[in-house]
Amino acid sequence: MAIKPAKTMTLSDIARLAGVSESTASRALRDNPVINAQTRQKVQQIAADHQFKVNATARSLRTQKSHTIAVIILFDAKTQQAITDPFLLDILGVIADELTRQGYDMLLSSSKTTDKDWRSYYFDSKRADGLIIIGQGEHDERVEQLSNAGVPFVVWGAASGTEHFPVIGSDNRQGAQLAVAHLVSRGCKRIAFLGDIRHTEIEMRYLGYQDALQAAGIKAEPALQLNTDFTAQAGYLQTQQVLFNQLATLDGIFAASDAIAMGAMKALLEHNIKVPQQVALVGFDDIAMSAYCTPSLTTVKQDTHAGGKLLVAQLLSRINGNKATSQLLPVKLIERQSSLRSHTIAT
Amino acid sequence: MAIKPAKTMTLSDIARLAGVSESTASRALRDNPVINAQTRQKVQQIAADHQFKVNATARSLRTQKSHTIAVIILFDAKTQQAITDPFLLDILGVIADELTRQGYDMLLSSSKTTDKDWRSYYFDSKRADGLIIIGQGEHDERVEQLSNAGVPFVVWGAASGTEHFPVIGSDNRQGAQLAVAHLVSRGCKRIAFLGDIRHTEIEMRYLGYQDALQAAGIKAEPALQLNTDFTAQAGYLQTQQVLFNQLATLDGIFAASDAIAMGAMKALLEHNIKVPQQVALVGFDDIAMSAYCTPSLTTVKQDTHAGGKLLVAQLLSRINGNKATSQLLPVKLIERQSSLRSHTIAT
DNA sequence: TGCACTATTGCAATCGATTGCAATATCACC
DNA sequence: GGTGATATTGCAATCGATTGCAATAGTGCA
Repeated sequence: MAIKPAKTMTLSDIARLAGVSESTASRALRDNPVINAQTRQKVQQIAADHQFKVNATARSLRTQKSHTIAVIILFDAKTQQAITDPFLLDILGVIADELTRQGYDMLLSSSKTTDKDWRSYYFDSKRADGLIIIGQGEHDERVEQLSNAGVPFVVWGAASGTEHFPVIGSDNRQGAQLAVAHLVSRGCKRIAFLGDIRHTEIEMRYLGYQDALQAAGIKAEPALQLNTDFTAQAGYLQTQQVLFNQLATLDGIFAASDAIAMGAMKALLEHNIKVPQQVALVGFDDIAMSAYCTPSLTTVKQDTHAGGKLLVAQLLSRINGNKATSQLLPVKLIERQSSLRSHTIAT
Repeated sequence: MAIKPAKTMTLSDIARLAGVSESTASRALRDNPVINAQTRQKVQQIAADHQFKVNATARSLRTQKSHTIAVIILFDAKTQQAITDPFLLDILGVIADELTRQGYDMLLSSSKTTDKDWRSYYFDSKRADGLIIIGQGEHDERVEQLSNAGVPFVVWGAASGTEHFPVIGSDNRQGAQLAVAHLVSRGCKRIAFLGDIRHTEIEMRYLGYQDALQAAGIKAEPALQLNTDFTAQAGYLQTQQVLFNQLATLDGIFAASDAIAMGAMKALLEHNIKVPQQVALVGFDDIAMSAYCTPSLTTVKQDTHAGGKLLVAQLLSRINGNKATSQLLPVKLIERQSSLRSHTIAT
């Protein structure tokens, strides 16, 4: 029953078959009400019969709109690793769905591409109508430049307050504060922080960590604040390190991501340190695996669904000439086993 | 020092500024050797000064090539979940990098989009020059149809042998065989299989599982073969199930993915079953987290790097008029703690 | 019957770059 | 000086769809 793999049809073919002009055919296909209902139906029928699809390229050229959004994933300049954190995948999926729902295509740019000048490559060349920039990027001057160039874009991350572009992101500071306050409430007094504060988001989590300590009257110890990359491996190695130095008294760890937390947990367990009895552990992100490691990981859940939708909504609003505004999304502490202990227990 | 956000320049602007015709300008920018070296340099200089970027849309229209590849991620029709398996992200990253390297853009399609007719949407409309289809898809008649429609595309998955399109994928059968033979060599006799064999790839792993059992003279027990979705949760629930029924004697589990394996591990540990002493466990994929769970997970590593490169290479070859051929990639068993026991130990 | 007005449809320009072919300039060599 | 070959450059068509404006047909009303 399959219709022949029809040689590519153009609008002019359809017009000819329908016995109308190209303009009428074009209008009919776009449901322009000025076209007579019968004519419209006839044209649409013929187009459907021949599996005609508007040539997106020609349309884009004429309308000056690509109906495509470029999603750019920033990488750690140092590790240069490819998309790897499960959290990214999460939000990427939401964005993809939402863009599709809005009739936009999604151009995805990965590590190497970001060497290019995004503005030139995606925007000036008309490949995309706007940009969504994601990732635990460090301060990147390229982003600031974009905002001076009239390119519609939004960023997933943490607002520093000084930037001139819309940033959507979780309330990292509050999330961290919740997490660390939770550890404190479980009796932790010497709590390590694992994360790379050169990333704005992590910097915010670090501030939240300090907020909570201060609120509890605990003095922050620099030796417990470890610069840690975004990988389980980094979490593992840094935890070994801190254990080596602080073994006797460390009783809590706040990791800036679940991946880091899992690495940390591995190191703890290898040293026969009981989690959470001796050291309680909290992560950040609530990736799928967090519920299934042992002990399961207490963590801060980001609302990726709302985040993705908001990113898209704000960007499209910006593209349509309105303003896009920064927004902070609430987060939620998910308590699991890695911090499940009475606060009266001590080592 | 920033150059003004220059109003979009067109080729004709550049030509005028350089005092040459559009055709000369175009040729100069494309390094056409027929153009005088001085002219060429002058044009290129002017273009660079004004941050001129060729309008990709216009070029595509004229050349009839989009230089874009659509990557489509198939979903489980039942669970309808978004991209979630870390493994997908892995191979997606490789493909993205490789496409970029080859000068192609990547259009990513997620769940909802796949409701559409890919051929029409991506190919007929000239949005993409070719398709890469990824994911643990079940048999999907849409894919077969594509091959009759003259659309260049390649599939990541498992070749059934009867399909008429190029399939790149791991040697799932051998991988599973290695994994299960490994369990057998560790003394396992009653080995469960967790996976959804309606997915061709998983079906292959199931066959490998049977191969290994047969080679070891072990009779396969239907009660130990559990249909399991691609999630840690499914692995967890199914394992609870099998434990409930088979507690006394189950001594090994082969999970069709690492996510499933982690769910299984959780269930085992919750029942105070020692891994690997009482039940040894092997997964598939070698996702990043596998090395960092406790006990770390023995698994079968797929060569995503080679796979991604091959997918791209074969597709581009096909686009350039050559044939694309199916290929099976070798896999490797990664031994970690979840199966680390002497084969003489028994419960 | 005549005129204004509305409903439809078509003409032709346009989006921006690429390219086959023709045109011109330059040069070597007899 | 003449002739053919070679190096450069430009003209104009083309890719396929969209859209402002003009043209035509049809309708209602005086």
